[in-house]
Amino acid sequence: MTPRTKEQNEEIRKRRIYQIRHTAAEVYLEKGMRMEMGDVAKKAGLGRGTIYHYYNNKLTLLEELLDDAYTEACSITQTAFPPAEDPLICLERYAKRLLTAWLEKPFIFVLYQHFFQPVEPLPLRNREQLLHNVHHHLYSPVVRTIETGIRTGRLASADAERSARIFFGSLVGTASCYLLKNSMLEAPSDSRWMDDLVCLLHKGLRTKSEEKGVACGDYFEK
Amino acid sequence: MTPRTKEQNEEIRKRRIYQIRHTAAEVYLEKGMRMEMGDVAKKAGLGRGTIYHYYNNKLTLLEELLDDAYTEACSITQTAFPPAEDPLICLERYAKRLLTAWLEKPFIFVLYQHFFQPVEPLPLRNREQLLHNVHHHLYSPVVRTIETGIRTGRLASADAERSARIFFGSLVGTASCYLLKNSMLEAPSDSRWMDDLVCLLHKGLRTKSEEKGVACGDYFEK
Amino acid sequence: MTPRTKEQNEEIRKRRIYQIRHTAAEVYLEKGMRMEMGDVAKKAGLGRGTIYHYYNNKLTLLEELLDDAYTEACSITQTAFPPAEDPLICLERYAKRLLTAWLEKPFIFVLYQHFFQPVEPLPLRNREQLLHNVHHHLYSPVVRTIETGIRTGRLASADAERSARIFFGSLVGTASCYLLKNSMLEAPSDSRWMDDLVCLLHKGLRTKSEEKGVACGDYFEK
Amino acid sequence: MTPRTKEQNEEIRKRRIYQIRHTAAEVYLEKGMRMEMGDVAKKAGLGRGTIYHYYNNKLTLLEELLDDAYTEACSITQTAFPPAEDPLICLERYAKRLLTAWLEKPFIFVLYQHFFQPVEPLPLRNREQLLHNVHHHLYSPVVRTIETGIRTGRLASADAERSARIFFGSLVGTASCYLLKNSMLEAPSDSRWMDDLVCLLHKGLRTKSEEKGVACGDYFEK
DNA sequence: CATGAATGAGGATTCATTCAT
DNA sequence: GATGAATGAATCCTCATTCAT
Repeated sequence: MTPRTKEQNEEIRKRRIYQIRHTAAEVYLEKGMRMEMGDVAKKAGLGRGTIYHYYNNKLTLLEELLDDAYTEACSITQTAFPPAEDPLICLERYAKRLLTAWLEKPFIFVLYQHFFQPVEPLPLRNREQLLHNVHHHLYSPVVRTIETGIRTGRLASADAERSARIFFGSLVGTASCYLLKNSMLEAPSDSRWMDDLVCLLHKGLRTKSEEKGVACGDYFEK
Repeated sequence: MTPRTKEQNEEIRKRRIYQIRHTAAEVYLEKGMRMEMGDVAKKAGLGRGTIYHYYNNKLTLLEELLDDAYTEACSITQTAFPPAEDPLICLERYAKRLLTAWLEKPFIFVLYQHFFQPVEPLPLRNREQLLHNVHHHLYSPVVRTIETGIRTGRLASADAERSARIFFGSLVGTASCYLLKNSMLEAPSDSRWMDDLVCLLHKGLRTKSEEKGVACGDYFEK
Repeated sequence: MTPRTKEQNEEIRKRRIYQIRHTAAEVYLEKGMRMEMGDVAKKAGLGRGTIYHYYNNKLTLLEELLDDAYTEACSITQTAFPPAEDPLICLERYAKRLLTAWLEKPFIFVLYQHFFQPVEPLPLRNREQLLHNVHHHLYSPVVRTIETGIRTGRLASADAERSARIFFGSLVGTASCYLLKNSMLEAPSDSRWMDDLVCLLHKGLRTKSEEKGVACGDYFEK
Repeated sequence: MTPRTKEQNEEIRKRRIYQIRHTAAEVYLEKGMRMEMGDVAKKAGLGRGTIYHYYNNKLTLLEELLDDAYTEACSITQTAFPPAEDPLICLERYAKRLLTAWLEKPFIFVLYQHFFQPVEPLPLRNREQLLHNVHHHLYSPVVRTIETGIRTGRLASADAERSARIFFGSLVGTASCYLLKNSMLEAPSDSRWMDDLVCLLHKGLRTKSEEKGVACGDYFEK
C-alpha cells in the first residue's frame, strides 16, 4: 500500500530539513534577511517549491533554524561550566568550543549574532520564549561563572554583566570578521585567529612586563 | 515665484541634507539594509518625495553617509598614532575615542560595522575606492602600531594582522551589543562598558596574580 | 507481482472513484473552486497522488462530477412532467424531488448551483455540451410546463422564461442557505424548510383573505 | 509647502477608494475569491501597485467592501419597516428596494450573497462582528416583520425564521441568476424579473381560481 | 494500485522610484 | 523646494501536477 515506507519518507524528510537549514544559514550569513528563498533553493540544489514543502515561509525557516541552534548551543553550554572547576579555564575552554561550533555549524553562529548583534529585528513569533531561553541558559551561565571568578579572585574585579557582554561581544564581533563573506579583508587561511582571540580575552594585548605599569584607562580623555 | 534668496535656499538644503543623513543612520542601525525610504521620510518628518529631492536613490544616500563617516573617521585616526608615543597607550586612547565617536555619531559606527561585520553587502558604486581608503587610512595604522608594539616588546608577540582584526572585531562586536536597538539585553544606563572593554583589551580577564600561571590555551581540547 | 484479479481491481477502481467524487462534492460545497486537491485527498483518506491516479486533473474531476450530476438530474426531470398531469402539481412535486435530491446527493446541487449561480466560471472542456444539455433537458421542461400552466389558466399569467428562472433561482438560493456550510445561520435541525419553500412558490406569503386585495406591486416606488 | 493641499489629496483618495471598491465588487461577482488584484487594477485603469496603495491586501479590500455594504444596507433596512404599516406591503417594498440597490451597487449584493450563499468562506478578520451586525440589523427586522404579519393574519401561518430565510434565499438566488455574468442564460434586457419575483413572493405561482383547491404539499411523495 | 516528495507557473505583495501639482 | 499619489520590478508564496519508488 505504501510504496515508500514511512521510515523511508522520514529519512528523506530529515535529510532535506537538515540540508535546507544548513544552506539557509550560509545564505543568511551572506545576505541577512535579504536572503532569498530562491537563493537557498538554488544553493541547495532544490526547486523553490521544495523549500516551501518543508517550511511554511521564510520566517518559519529562520524560527526553526534558531530553535535548532538554541538546542545545540544548550548542549555546548551545559557541560562547559562544571561547578568545581576554575572559572578562567572554563571560560577559555568555552570560548574555544563556541568558536569551533560556529565555524562548523553556521546556524549556531546565526543565533548568537541575532541576539548580540541584532542588525535586523526579525518579527519572530516565538521571540519572547527564545529570548528568555537564551538569556537563561546561554547567557546567565557565563555571567555566573564570571561572578564566581571575581569572587574567588581569579578574574579582575569588574561588573559581571558588563564583562559577560564584552566577552560575547568580542567573540561574536571577531568571529563576524572571519566568518562573514564580503569582508573587506581576505579570507583567512587558517583558524589561528581563534586561539589569538581566546588568548586576548585571557591576557589582553600587553606583555607581562607591562603589567606593573600604569593603570588601565589612565590615558583616557575624559 | 521664489521669494527666497539663494542663500536661504542653500541654508535649507544644508539643513535638510544633514537631517536626512542623520535620520537614515538611525534607521539603518535599527533595520539594516531593510531600512525603507518611507521610514526615513516619516522619522524625519518629511514627505517621501522630499528624500528623493536630495538623494537620487537609496544607495546614493548610503554612499554619501559612508563617505561622511569615512571623513570623520579619518580625522579621528590620523591624530591617534603620533610616531613617538607608546603603542599601547595609543591603542587604548584610540579605542576609547572610537567608541565615543560611535556613540555620538552612529553613522560612523555604520562604516565600521559595514567593513568588519558586512552582514549585508551593499552594491556601492564606490565600493572599491572606499574599501581601499578604509584599509589604508583606518585599518593599516592600527596594524602598524601593533607591529611597532610587538617589535618594541610592549605588546605580546602575535601576528599583527590577526591582532588588529581581533581588536576591531571586539570593539565593533561589543559596541553592537550596546548600540543596536532590539537587543536581548536591557539598554545600558551608562557607558562604563566602554572603559571595561578597553581595559579588557589591555589586560585581559584574569587578575595579575594569575599571570605566571599556565600558558594561554593550555586547557584547550585539540 | 499482481496477486489481484482483474475483477478485484475493477472493484477497487469503482469504489475509489465514487469515494473521490463524493468527497470532492463535499469539499466543493465548502470551498468552491478553491477546493484543493490536497483537501480532497486528506478528507478521502488517500494520498494526493492517488487522486491523480483516477483523475487527470482538477478540472476533469469536476467535469465528471457534473456529468454524473447531469445524468441523475435527467432521470429526476424526465419523469416529473407527464403530459396529461396538472402543471402546478407537477412543479410542486418536481421542486420537492429536486430539493430532496440535493440534500442527499450534494453533487447534483453543485450542477444547479453552477448553472444558475455561476459565481466562478469553470473553464470546462465540455462546457458547451453540458450547457446545451442542461438547457434542453433540465431547464426547458420547466419552462414548457409553466407555459402550459399559464395557457390552461392554472398559473398566473407571466413570462414563462422569467418565471422559470425565478423558480430555479428561489430553489437554488434557498437551498444554498441551508446546504452550504459557513452560513451565518445555525444549521437547521430538520428539513421542514423544503415544504415551506415549495408552499411559498405555490401560494406566496399572503393569506387567502388577502387575495382580493390590492394588486401586486401597487405599493412600489416608481 | 504643500503642493497639493490636504483637501485635494483627500478628494483624490476618496475617489480612488470608491473606484477601486466598485470595480472590485464587479470582478468579485464574476470570479469570486479567484478575483485577481491585477484584474481589479486593469479594470479600474490603474497599476497593480495603486490598489495596494489604498488597501493592504486582497482580504482587507473585501473586508472594507463588506463593511461599506453593511452601512448602505443598514440605511435601506432601517426605513423599510415603519411600525404601523402593513407587513406585507413593507416586505414587498423592501424586496423591491433591495433588488434595485443590488443592481445599482453590486457591492451590496456581495454582502447578502456572502451571508446567505457563502460559497467561499473568507477568513475575514472582523467576521464575528459583521455577522452579528448583519444578523441583528439586516436579518432580524425581516423576521420580526414576518412574525407581526403572521400574528395579525396578514401572512400565512408558518415559522417566521424559516420564512425569512426563504425570503432572502429566493431574492439572492434569483438575483444571482440575473446579476452574475457567466450565466447559462442570456443577459436580460430589462428588469421586469424583479417585479415578477416580488409578485411571486407575494402571491405564489398559482392563479386565484386555484385557491380553493387542494392544500399545498398534498401531492408530495413522503 | 498507492504514495508523498519535488516542482514551477502564476498570483499576491513589497517598496524603491517617478512625477504631476 | 515639497509632496504624496502612482507604478512595476522583484520577491514571496500557493497549489496543481509530475514522478520515482
